[in-house]
Parts: sequence; C-alpha cells; structure tokens
Amino acid sequence: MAVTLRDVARAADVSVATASRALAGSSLINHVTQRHVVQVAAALGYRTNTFARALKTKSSRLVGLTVHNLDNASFQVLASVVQARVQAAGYQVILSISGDDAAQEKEILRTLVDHGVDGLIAVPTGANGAQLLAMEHAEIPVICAVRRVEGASLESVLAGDLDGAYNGTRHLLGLGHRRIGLIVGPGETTSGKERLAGYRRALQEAGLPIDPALVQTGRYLPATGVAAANALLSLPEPPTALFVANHESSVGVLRVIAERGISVPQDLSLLFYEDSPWFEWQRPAISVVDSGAAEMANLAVDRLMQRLGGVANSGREYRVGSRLIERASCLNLSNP
Amino acid sequence: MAVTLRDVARAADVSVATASRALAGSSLINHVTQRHVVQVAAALGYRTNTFARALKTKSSRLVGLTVHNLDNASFQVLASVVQARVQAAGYQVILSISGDDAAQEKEILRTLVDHGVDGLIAVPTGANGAQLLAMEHAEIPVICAVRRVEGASLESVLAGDLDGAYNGTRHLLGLGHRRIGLIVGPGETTSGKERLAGYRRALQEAGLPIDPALVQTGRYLPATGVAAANALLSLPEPPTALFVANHESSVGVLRVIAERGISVPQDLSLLFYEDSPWFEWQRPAISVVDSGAAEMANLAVDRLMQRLGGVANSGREYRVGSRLIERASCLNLSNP
DNA sequence: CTGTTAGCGCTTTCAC
DNA sequence: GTGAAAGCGCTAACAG
Repeated sequence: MAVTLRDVARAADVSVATASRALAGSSLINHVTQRHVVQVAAALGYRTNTFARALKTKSSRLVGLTVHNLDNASFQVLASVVQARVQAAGYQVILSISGDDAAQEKEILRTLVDHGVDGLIAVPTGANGAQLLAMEHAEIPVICAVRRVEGASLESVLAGDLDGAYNGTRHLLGLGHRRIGLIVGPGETTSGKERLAGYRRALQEAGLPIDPALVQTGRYLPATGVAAANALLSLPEPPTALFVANHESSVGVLRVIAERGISVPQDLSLLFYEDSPWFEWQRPAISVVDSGAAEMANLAVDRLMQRLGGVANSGREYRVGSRLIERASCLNLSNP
Repeated sequence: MAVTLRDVARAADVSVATASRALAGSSLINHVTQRHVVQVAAALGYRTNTFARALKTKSSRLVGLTVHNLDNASFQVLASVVQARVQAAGYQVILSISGDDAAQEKEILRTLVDHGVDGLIAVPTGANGAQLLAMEHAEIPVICAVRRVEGASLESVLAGDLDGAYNGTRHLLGLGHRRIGLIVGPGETTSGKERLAGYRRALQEAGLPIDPALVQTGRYLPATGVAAANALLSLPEPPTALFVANHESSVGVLRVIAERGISVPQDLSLLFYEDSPWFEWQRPAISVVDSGAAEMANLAVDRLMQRLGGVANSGREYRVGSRLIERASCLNLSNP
C-alpha cells in the first residue's frame, strides 16, 4: 500500500490535520513545522491520493477538452497547446473527440462531469448548449473555442473570420485581381457564414459585383476542393485568384491545380485559410490568412484559468484577430 | 447536491448495500430487486460518484496515453483511435505529450499514477523503463506503442520497419532502379536503425553494392529532407529513385523537387514512408510504405483491454506488418 | 498555530 | 438475498 497522510503525520510527529495543512501550504501554520512535514513527506515519497481529495473537495484537477477530430491542423494545435499549458498549471486533460456529432458530444459531456472535471474547453457542436450551461450552473467553467453555441451565454474564444476573409479578399483586390473565386464552408457554420460575409464586404466596398458563380460552398472535406476548383476553373471567364477559405478542401484544390498543369502564381493566384506547415513548404509557398489557432488555444486556457481561480462567467466573446501571411502564391497584376 | 446511492436506496426502499449490488450487477441479488433499483436510479438520474468508487476500488476507469507530439501523422492516428476505442469500452483517456523528453515523461508518469489510471498506452522515450516497470508492478498494465523500451519486459506494439524498408526497396529494385537514395532517421532510433537495415538487406540480396553517398541520415524534421534531397540530387551520378523513410522530412523533399523543377516520376521516382492524407492528394499521388498506425493503435488497445481484464503481462513484442501502397510516383524503368 | 472529529459516497465483509 | 457497519484517505470545521 502507498504511503498516506497518516504515515507522514506519524513520522513527522504531528496530527493528520497539520500534515494536511503543511502540504497544502495553508497560511495558518508554523513555518518550521511546515518545512519539517514537507521534508518528511518527500523522504517517504508521499503522493496525495487524488481520489480522497476529490471526494472531499469535489475538485479533480482534471480539465476536459473536446474537439471534433485531430485531422484538422487547428484542432491539433488546440490539443497540443491546451495539453501543455494545462499540465503546466498542475492539471491534466481528458481528451474527447466528438466527431462533430451532437449525440456523442452529449455522452462525452456526461462522462466528463462524472469524472469531475474542474473545467472544460470545448469546440462545441452547437447542439448541446443546455448541457453546457448546466455545467456552468454546477460551477464547472466552460470555455468554447473556435466555435460558439448560439444563444448560450458561454465564454467563447473565436477567430476573427469576418475580418480575416475581408482582409484576405482585400489583399487580392489590392494586387489587382477582379475575379476572385471563393471556396468556403457551409452557410450553417459560423465560420462559413462569416468568411463569406467578409468576402462580400470587401468586394462591395471595392464597388465590384458579386458573381454567384465565383462562390463555391461545401463541406469541410478535400473532395469539396476538387469539385469547387474544377467548377471555378471551368468557368467561361475563370477567376485569376482562388481564395480557399475552407481549410480541409485546400489539398483537393492543390491536386486539381497539379492535374491541370496550372502554374501558380503566373496562371492563378492562391490564398489559403488557416496555416499548416504544409503550406509553407509547398513550392511556391502559399500565402494564407492565419486564423491564429495557437493564440485561440492560449486565450482559451487563460480564460479557463481565470474562471478556475474564481472569476465569474463574463458570458463574453473573445476574438483573436487573423493575420495575413504573404508568401509566394499571389501575383501582383498591377505591376507584373 | 447530486443524487447519491443513498437517495436511490431510500427511494427504492432497500439498503445502500443492495442498491450498490443491483447497480454493479452483482450475481447474488434478486432479479426483481435488481430491476427495480436500476429503474429507480435511472428515474432519479443517478450517476455513480467516480471518486468515491475509485477511493474504494482503486480503479478510476481512466487510461493514460502519452505521445511525443501531435504533429506526426502516426501519433495523431494513435491518439484518435485510442481515444475512440477506449471511450467505447467505458474508459476515458488522459492525454499527455512528452515532447520525446525523458524528464517530462518522468513527471507525466508520476502524475498519471497519481490520477490512478487503470492502464497506460505509451510511446516511450526509452529512458524511463524502470518507472514503467514499477507501474506494471503496481498492477497498472503498460503497453508501449511505436517505440519500445530496451531491456524492459513490457508489451510493445511496433511497426515492421525492417520488412517495410526491405519491401519498399525491393519494389524500387523490381522497377529496375539501381541507384536508390535513402533518407532515414537517426541510427539511435529503432526505426532509423531497422529501416536502414531493411534497405541494405534488399540491396545486398540483389547483389548491389551499398553506396554510402546514397544514404542520408538525419533528425525527424522537414529540414532534414531539404538537406538530404539536395545532397542526393547534386551527386555526380544522382539516384533515379528516392526512398524517404523519414516521415517528417517528406515535406522538405517535396519542396526541393519543386524548386529544382524535377518531374516525378519521369525524372525521379519517389517512395515515402508512413502514409498521410497529403501524399494521396499530391499530384502525382505518392506511393508509400504504410506502417499501419491505425492497426498499431487498435492492437495496442486490444492488448490493454486484455490486460485490464486480468490477463498477465506477456512481455511480448507484437509487430504490425507494413504495407506497400502503390500510387503514381514510381517509374518502371524496365518497360518505360 | 495545532489537534480532534466528522464525514465525502461508495464497496464490501460479516452477520442474519 | 439483504442489511448494518466499517472504512478507503483526505479536508475542513470546530475547539483549544
């Protein structure tokens, strides 16, 4: 059997309570006693029993993290960053993958609560707002990341998608492009909606008409990129630039371009969304609107730690600004 | 406060002990009572308190998972598969990222034990064998995945790297290639060592000399691919095929090829190692030796579940055979 | 500042 | 079959 607090107390010749206080770093304790107990505990190799503590305090030092998958670069970054930061703060993360499925998410949340997570960082499906709110009610802070839950007053850390798409489009516009193809996610998703809106706004501000044929909407899949790029490039008057604001479809777009023997940026300019190591290493290196996954992750952890420290739910939405990273895939039409 | 076993017992008009037995599905209990209790519990929305249970039983229904990072495709797959399977079996996974750092791993293992994980699937750094063995001693089954710990009798699920590299090289040989460049990981790593051995064996069996200039060793990084590919392609008599058995360096190789304007497979054949969605979508689609990350993950979970079910440590090493996936990046020199 | 004490909610002997 | 009761190891009043 492992060494318990009792053993430490006995060895240090104090009561269990004192030992507990010493180890917890309570303020009401003699410094000398404290040092002594800590020393004895270390010598004995004492490790506090997390179950007993949790049973008493209702705090597990566990933090839940749910993401849709680990294929998406942003979610990978989110998982890595959250794991590292949370661990550094003395917590552990329970990772769950929802598959963007509401039913699975429901079950996951339930289990996470069973395991007494102290807090949760979630990329929500959007369908389980009530349950998430119930967690908040049960004093378990919830921070939404990347996606938000409509109508629930949960703290959310989101990307600046509207501005990102707006700035990306303006970049292309500034380079002299007038026909800009957009490949974007479904209109039901926040990011799909916002990125489309950003694109439109930039075009409208430039006094350009919005040609519906230039906008391709589709699921977050490589195949979407294939279909969309083919459709766009087969247009009677094809675009001079493609703004691929649907990250998962990027790889499909790349394939179509290779298959058609199109050279970038001479024949076609390319601007992607959400950076990935692959984009930088591609030749030509691909310019992107970086949505700041690492920054979102960090901010989400910051918020969670605040909340864990007793700060009340602000119900507020935080936005991490996107950033344009110019590489070599966009041609300047103005001064060739 | 949540509803406890006591509440259920009271509502069902039985003792706490009976309620516990009913919910645990104990054999010595009246079927009728059992059904009744289960019903009442469900009606009350009872959820068993995992801390109290764990305090009593020493079992947390938590499984630890440590990987080096989440950038590597194999580790992503490992994490996804383990998470899904373990969850389906009624456990949760605590994810930890070691950064392939021995000190960090040490701390992680300690914390995982503190949290009372029932088992562990680890991609070990190789340096903490004693600690891992201590976990086994403490009845916590440990399954090593992808990497092994030298000299520790831990169950390990590994890739068939020697055979994989051997078969990959033979494939190229069969296509008529005689000068095959190899880009591989450091000789200190098991996979680096084994893949090199497989390459050599295939060459030797074919009665071909091993030209040291054709073998490029380096760390698992994109930059390795850049340096190695440049070195190989600048040779007076450059190779006709590149076998990139250092996954992380693949992207660097791709870049060099694009920069040099080399066309694949006409000018150069390409064979990569460890599949990634990117390889399939690349044009030409890249042939790979797939090391079977998903299969390793599944096997590791299978083994862990067995062990959790009481099966003793076999101390055995399991190998998942690699598989050659032919796509379009290797030219047949024999009948052009 | 320190010790005594009462549980947290559950499982599990041990009687009946 | 079922119930009573004894803790698992810890924290947090409450006294002193």
